[in-house]
Amino acid sequence: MTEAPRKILVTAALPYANGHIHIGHMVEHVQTDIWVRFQKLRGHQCVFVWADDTHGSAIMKSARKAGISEETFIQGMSDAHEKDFAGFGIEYDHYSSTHSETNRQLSTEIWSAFQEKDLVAVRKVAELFDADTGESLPDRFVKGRCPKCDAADQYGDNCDKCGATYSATDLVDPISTISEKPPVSGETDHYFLQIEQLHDFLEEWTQSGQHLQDEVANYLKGHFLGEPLRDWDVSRPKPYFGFEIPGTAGEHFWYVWFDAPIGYIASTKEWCEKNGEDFDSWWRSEETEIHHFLGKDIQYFHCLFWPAMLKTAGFNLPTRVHIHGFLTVGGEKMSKTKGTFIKASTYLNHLQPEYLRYYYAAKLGPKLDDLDLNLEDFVTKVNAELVGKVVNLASRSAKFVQQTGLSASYPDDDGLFAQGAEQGDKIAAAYENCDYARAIRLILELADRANPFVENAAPWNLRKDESKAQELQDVCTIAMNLFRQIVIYLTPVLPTLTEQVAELMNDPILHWDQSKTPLTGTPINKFKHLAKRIDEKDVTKMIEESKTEAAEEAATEGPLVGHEYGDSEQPMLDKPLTEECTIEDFVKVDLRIARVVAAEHVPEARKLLKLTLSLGGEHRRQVFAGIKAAYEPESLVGRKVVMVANLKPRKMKFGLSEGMVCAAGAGGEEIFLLSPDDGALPGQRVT
RNA sequence: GGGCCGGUAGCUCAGUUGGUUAGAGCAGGGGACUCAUAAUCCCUUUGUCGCGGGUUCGAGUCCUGCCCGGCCUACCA
Repeated sequence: MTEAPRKILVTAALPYANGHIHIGHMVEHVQTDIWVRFQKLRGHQCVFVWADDTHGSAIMKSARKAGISEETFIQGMSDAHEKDFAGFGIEYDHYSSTHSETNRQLSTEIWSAFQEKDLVAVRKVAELFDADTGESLPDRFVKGRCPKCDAADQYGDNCDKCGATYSATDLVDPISTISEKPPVSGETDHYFLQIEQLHDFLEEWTQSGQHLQDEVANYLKGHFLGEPLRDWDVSRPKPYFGFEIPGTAGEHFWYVWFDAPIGYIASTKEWCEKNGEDFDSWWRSEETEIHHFLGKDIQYFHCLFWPAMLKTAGFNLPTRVHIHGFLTVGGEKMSKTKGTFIKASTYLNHLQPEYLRYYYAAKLGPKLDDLDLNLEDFVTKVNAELVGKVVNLASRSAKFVQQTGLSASYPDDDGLFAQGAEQGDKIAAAYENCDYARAIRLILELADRANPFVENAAPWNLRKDESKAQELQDVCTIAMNLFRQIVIYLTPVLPTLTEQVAELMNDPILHWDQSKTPLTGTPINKFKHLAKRIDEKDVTKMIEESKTEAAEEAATEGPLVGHEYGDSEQPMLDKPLTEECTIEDFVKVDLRIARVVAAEHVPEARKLLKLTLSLGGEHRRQVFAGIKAAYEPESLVGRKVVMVANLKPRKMKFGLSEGMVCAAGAGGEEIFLLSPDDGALPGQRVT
C-alpha cells in the first residue's frame, strides 16, 4: 500500500546559539529525525533543514563574557551543536545560521511585504539602557529589589519570592547585569507589526483542525484570539546583534524572533542552491507539505506570528505544526545540582545514542504531554525490550545459518511474516501521526510472537540431527526474516542497528516495503553483537559527570562573584581572547623569574630601556624592554620580574635582545611589570 | 484565579464510534529450556478503572460537581 511520493519539508526549532544541546533538546531532535527518516524510508522526498538561531541580547552578553566577537562565538557554538547532532545520528539535509546573507535578504523581503501592506507602525517605547554600553536592556538583564516584598536580586519581570509581576522600571535599586551599574531610562522608537489585521485569517487557520493539535488550537483561542491581537514589537534599538532594519540608518535592528523563523526559509533556500532545486517549488507551491516540530514554549510564535508573516509575504503556510512537551528526569525538571541536566555530549561520553533514541520513541506520543526520563525505566526498557527481545532474536538464530545462508524459498511459517507485514500499515500510521509510543508497542508485539516461534522450533535441537538440516535452515530463515522485518520497522528510530543488520544479512535496507517480502537465498555473515546491555554504572557515571560540570560552571561563572570589586569589562572588550591553546602549546613558552641587576636608558631609543636580568648564578640576559615611559631605570634595579627566557634572540639596532619581560597595561605610561610573590627565586620556572 | 492534559494492577502504560468475566510489559511467585548478551518460553497473584451524582438495557469509555498531580498562564510577548 504505497502512497504516491510526497514532497515534504521538515524543520525542528532552531537551537539557540547561547548554549549547548542537552537531552531535553534531544527529545525534539530525535522526534524530528525519526519522522524524517520514516518519510524517507517510505520513499517520499523529505528534506530536513534547520539552523542555529544566533541573534539577540543574550548572545551579545555571552560573547562579551567569553571575550570574543559574536561571530566567533556563534560559530563555535554552531560547531558544537553539529557535533552533538552527529553523535545522536540526527540526519538533517542542511544546517545554516540565522546570521546568514540569505536570511538577511529573506527577512528584508518579508519586511517589505509588511510595509507594502501598511502593517508596520512606529511608536515610542520607554525602556532601560545600560549606562556603559548603551544597550537596551531586556527585563531579564535588569536586577534589583522587588517593589512589593523587597526581596533582593530579582529580575526585571517578576519576583521569585513573592511572585509579583512588574516591569523593570519598577525595581528598587536596579542594576544592569551587563555593567553592574544602574540603568539609564529612556525612550526609543520601536517598529510593530499590526497582526490584528490578520485576525480573521489566523482564527480560521488555527481553528481549522488541520494544522494544529486540538490543545494548541484551544490555547490560542483562549489566550490570544478572543480579543484583538496586540501589535508585535519586532525591533530593538542599537547596539544589538542582529540585522539592521533597512532604512533606519543603523539605529534599529530586527528582534531575534523576527528573523529566527525566517531561518527555516533561508536554510531551505541554501539547500536548494546547493542541490539544484527550485526554491519556489518548496515554499510557494501547493504540492509541498511543510512540517514544523517545536516545543510548547514557543507555540504562539509559530502558530500566530509565523503564519501571519508567511501569509503576508505570500509563502506557503505550514501544513502541520507538531508541538511536544518538555523533558523531565525522574518526574522533575532537569536539575544541575542533581546531575539530571545532562548535556548531549555528556550523555555520549557514557552511553549509546540509540538507547536514548529508543527510549524517547517508546514514550513519545502526539500530544503535548511532558516526557519523563526515568533512569531505572530507561535501563530496564532498553535491556528487556531492545536487547532481550529484539536483538536476541538474531543472536539466537543467526549462527545456525551462517554456513548455509537463508533457504532458497521462504518456508511455511503459519502466516507469521504475513501478519507482521500487515501490522506494518498500522505501524506506519502511528509513525505518521507522531505516535511513536504506539509504533513501538506494535513492533514489540511482533517480537513477542517471534520469540515463542524460535522456542517451539528449537533450532538447537534440529542441529543435532543431520537429517533435519533443511528444517534447521528453514526455521532460521523464518526467525531471521521476522527479525529483519522488526528491524525495518525500527529503522527510523535505530538507523545504526539497521545498517548492522543489512550487513549481517547481505541486503541493504532502503525502503519500508522491504518489510513485506521475506529475504531468501542470501548468505549470512558472521554474527557480531548488535547491541550491548546498559550497565547501570554508566548511567551513574553520567549523572556524576553532569554534577561535576554544573559545579565547575557555577564556580567559574557564579552570578555576581567578583562584582564587588567593580572591575570593568573594557580590557576584555579591547583585546578579546585569542584562540584556545593546549598545555603543550603553553609549555613551549619558558617563563622564568629573573632579577633586574642593571638598567639603563638607551639614549637613541624612544621607548626602550636596556635591562640586564639574572636567572641566578652566572646566568645573565640582556633584554630591551619598551617600558621607558613608565619606569625609571634606577627604580628597577634589584626587583624581580617575569621573563620569557627561551624567546629566540633578536638583533636590534641597539644590540641583541635575549628575551622579554612580562607586563600588562594599556600602553604609554600605563605599563605594569609582573612580579612574583615573595619567595619565588630567580631562575625558577613559571607554570 | 483561568486554560489544557492526566488520575486504570507495586511500576510504565494500552483500552479504538459506550457492549459480554478490564488488558500488556516490567516487577513478584512457580516451572521449563539451555541456541542466545543471567537472555528466552510456559503458568501464575494483584484492580471500589481518583471520588460523588446523572444519562443509558448497558459507562473505564458520555454529562456534571468535587479531589489530586503535571504543564501553561495571570492582563507580558
